[in-house]
Amino acid sequence: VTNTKIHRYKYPRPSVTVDCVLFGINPKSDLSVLLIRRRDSPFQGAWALPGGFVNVSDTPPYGEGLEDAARRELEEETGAKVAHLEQLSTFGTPDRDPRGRVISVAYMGLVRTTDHVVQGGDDAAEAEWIAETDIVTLAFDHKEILRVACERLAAKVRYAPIGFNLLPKEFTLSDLQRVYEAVLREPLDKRNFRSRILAMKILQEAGLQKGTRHRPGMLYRFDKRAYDTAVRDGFHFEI
Amino acid sequence: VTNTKIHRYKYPRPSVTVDCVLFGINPKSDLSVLLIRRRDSPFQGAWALPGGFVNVSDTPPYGEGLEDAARRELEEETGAKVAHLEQLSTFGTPDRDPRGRVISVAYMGLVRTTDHVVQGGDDAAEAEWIAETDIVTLAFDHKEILRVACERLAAKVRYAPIGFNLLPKEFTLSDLQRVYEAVLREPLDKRNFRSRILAMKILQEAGLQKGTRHRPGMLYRFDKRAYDTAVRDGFHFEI
DNA sequence: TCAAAAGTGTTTCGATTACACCCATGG
DNA sequence: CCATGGGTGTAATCGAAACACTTTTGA
Repeated sequence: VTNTKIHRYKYPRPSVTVDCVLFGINPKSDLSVLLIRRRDSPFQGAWALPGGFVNVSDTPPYGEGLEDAARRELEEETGAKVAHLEQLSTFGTPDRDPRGRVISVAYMGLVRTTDHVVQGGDDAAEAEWIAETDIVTLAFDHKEILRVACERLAAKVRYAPIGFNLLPKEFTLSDLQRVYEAVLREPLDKRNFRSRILAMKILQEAGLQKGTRHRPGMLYRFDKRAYDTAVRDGFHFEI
Repeated sequence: VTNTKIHRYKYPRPSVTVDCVLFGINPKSDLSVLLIRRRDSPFQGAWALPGGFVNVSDTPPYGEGLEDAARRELEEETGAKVAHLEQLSTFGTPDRDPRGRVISVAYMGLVRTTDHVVQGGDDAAEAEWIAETDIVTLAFDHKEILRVACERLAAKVRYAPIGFNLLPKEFTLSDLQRVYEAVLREPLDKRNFRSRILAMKILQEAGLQKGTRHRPGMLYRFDKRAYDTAVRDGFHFEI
């Protein structure tokens, strides 16, 4: 707070932040989003997407990359290890932040919730997984960012093998189907789903479940090598 | 250049620019991109995407929106009226500009080349339509931006009715097919293409061509009303 | 009459959908 | 033995793809 160094520019410049929509699946198989409760004004006490300022420097190497900033903020605020992270869109409406001109580059991340323990961030901000359907308002324009993220996720799980990133390394086909049903918000036919997925030959078997109260299911792993090879041969993932 | 006002910030801030990949169809039915030749260093004399700094202010209303900046730059530098403009992605690799930290929000635009006369920009920069296949190098990371834009365009014309924005208001089905073949870089079957498009019922007839040296074709207009109505009834554009 | 591009239907094949019952386990 | 979720195949329908010749105009 008592940083004495001042940075001078000939023209006004915006602040640039990253905000992350981090998706996970909660124990009830709901699609959930990691939110933090804001400690400071504005929107003090409101839920918001995790994020923060991109580190920039006026001299080479000029600071960190945008995706690096997103990963750093996620780790600082949540301890999350992200299985998949991609840029979503950039939000720059001049009045989106009451403190001044802030342009935010939004990222969408997917995590295996099982891998991940939510920890209070280093600002002691409260971090929590909230079912996406329970989110009503968020700070700034974060609700809009979330809307865009949900749309993108639903579109992209259909044509890219990213749904696996919401599950543990090993999962049953029913687990996978539940992920798709949560993201797409529509029930899928079990037999068709299973045969379509298996026909792709991009899963490898990993033994049977143990200790279930019901018939144990076959566990699978996403086989990235097989997937990459298939893509090279013209295969296109599609659900 | 002799602006005396200095803007002071506690932390360093990046410059933010917009860069535009403006697509059009040239008379040979090639997919073309509007480029400007750089007047200044760095990359003096090199071809680059049109673009420039986002106007920002430290006091409300804090300057212009990102898309507004893109439209403004396009008009200033090229006189182009854009039929379709959408945000593409944001490029923020720390070393992408040798002058310092510059984050660029890239936009993709489509224009009816017929509507549009290329004019030298107000910086007297040379502006020219170049066939996309003839572009070998560009300033900064603009080649990468172009690559992303081409991918996005090819993906999006398949599932959104944006191809019409590359044609005059009235066009024949053959014109439209040539647009798709240029964007997708693959030949399409004439009969299948025509019946698929007409089955959508989103075109309205607009009389016959005149003065052709061959059999005149039916002219069509994209019928946005019909399209919007169909979408509301669950229709999904797909080629 | 020639060149140039517009226009037109049908068949085949593969993919998508709909659908209902038995199985293995732990409690 | 019961509750729970895992696992399986076929028939019908729909949509996509392949394919070649005739028409109209201006030169």
